[in-house]
Amino acid sequence: MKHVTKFQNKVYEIVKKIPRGKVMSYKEVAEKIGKPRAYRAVGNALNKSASWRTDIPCHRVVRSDGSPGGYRKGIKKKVKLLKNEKVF
DNA sequence: AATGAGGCCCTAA
DNA sequence: ATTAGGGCCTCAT
Repeated sequence: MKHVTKFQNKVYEIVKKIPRGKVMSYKEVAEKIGKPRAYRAVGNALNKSASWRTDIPCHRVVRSDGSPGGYRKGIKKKVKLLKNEKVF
């Protein structure tokens, strides 16, 4: 556990609250935090956190147009996880 | 409808 | 303190 800012902490809280079978866009998360213009920072936070944050379903966070976006562990893995969860 | 360019926010070096 | 980068978004062509 490294030093995390309040912003990242907020991101984690929101992303963690994402129920299974549902996905949220970076912008949506940013809006929940209170900074709808910080969608880039959200992705960045998840990106670095995904390395040691396994309790956060960052793969459930996709782009506004439905595109998977990106994934630190591999975009393929993200798509696979999404298909596995969205199947319900 | 698809592609190109610009802009905002955060973190690390 | 400043610069560059990033899992983006939106507007214009």
